[in-house]
Amino acid sequence: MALDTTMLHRITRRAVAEIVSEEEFVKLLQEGKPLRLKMGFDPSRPDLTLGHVVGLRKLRQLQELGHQVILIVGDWTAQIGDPSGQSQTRPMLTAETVRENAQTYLRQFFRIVDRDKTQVVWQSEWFGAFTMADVIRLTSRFTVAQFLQREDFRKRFDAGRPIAITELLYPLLQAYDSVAIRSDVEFGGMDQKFNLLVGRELQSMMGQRPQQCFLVPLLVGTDGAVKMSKSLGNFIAVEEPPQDQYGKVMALPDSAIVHYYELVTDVPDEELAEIERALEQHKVNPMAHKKRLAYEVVKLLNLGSDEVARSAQEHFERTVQRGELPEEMPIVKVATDATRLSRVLVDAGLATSMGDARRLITQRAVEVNGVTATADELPKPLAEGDVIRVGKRRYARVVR
RNA sequence: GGAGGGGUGGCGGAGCGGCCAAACGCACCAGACUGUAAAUCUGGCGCCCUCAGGGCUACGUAGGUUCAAAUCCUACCCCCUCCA
Repeated sequence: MALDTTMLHRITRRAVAEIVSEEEFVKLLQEGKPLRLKMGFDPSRPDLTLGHVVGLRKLRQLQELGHQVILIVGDWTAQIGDPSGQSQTRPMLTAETVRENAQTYLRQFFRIVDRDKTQVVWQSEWFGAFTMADVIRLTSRFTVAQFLQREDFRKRFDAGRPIAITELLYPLLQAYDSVAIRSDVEFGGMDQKFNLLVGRELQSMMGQRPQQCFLVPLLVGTDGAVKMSKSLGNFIAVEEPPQDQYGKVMALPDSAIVHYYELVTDVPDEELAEIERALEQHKVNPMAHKKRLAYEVVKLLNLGSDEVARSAQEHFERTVQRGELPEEMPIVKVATDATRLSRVLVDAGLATSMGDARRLITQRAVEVNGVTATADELPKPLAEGDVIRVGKRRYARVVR
């Protein structure tokens, strides 16, 4: 694919936080030789969210220009873990877990990235042979002052809060990865800036052409407030039912709409500006733009399938907008003599406990065949095919 | 090695002998409303008992004091800060 201005603009301007150095990067692209695009992942967290997809789309775009992705499985660091961190983000993993997680990750990764233009390498290929002496030689190239340039370290250092030695080591290991695979460009979120820069620096110290650092913005989570992350629960997962993906987009605060369009769709900039203006001036119902966004997101996460996106949209229109029953719903087996609604709800998984079930009934949130239940006692026993609904979007069909 | 601070519900964070199943905020659930599963407002939010009430578990772990403990005592485990 030719590198015209539009394409270049799409790659270097849209959904980009910063490129170090942009000038060199553009030059490399124009040379046209296949570049080695580095992407690393931590197998202790194998699940991908829409936030990760921002960077993956970049990889994809560059693959379409003939470049090669080198995906590094951080198996070596994952097996060491990070016992010092107060967060459990880096548990010590066994070899099997790492393998399983890698598989999970790759399955999701290749929903966006082209498998044929990706080479998967394992970090232990080079670190497996590392000795203590090698590690010390590596660390000796850097100073504490350099690390204190990183805002996160600086702040904690100044506040007298702990910084684990391993935390200082990880960027070095990641940097060495760049050397090991002779990376031309490394990709990461804006929060990875420091780590990627260390890689750049180390490469140049070791006589390699330093990699370019391609930093993508952090996608805001479904709360519209902070960055999307698995641990904060404000995420849209790459692998979750399309109906949920669609629903989660619809539940975004209106204020996040444009941001999402910008980072995860190919809607042209001019059109984006129009959408933004229309929303600001309250000229349109944000719902329309959200539905389009939701459609695009579901399509993106499901191998570009319009069919999947359409069906997710239909489900939304049916159940939420028109308040009708979904086409399919889980079935519950009910005993013939079941007369207590709360019991049925718990058994059906529609309520978490008897107390929860009673609460829902009191709050008039339970419907049986479209009729709001007012008491825990069922007026008549449930029959085959009866439909129980809790709240707006939990249903079950009765089977006996 | 020395001195001190702390471990409370999904998270943050009050409480420091009874009025505590534990303030408040976030998250979550429901209802109303709506332009959508947005926003806003209202209610709820340990478990069990068909419940204006009762019972059982819970405040790092194990014991103890007391009519009564998240709150006091003892031991232990863990975390943090300062000094060296």
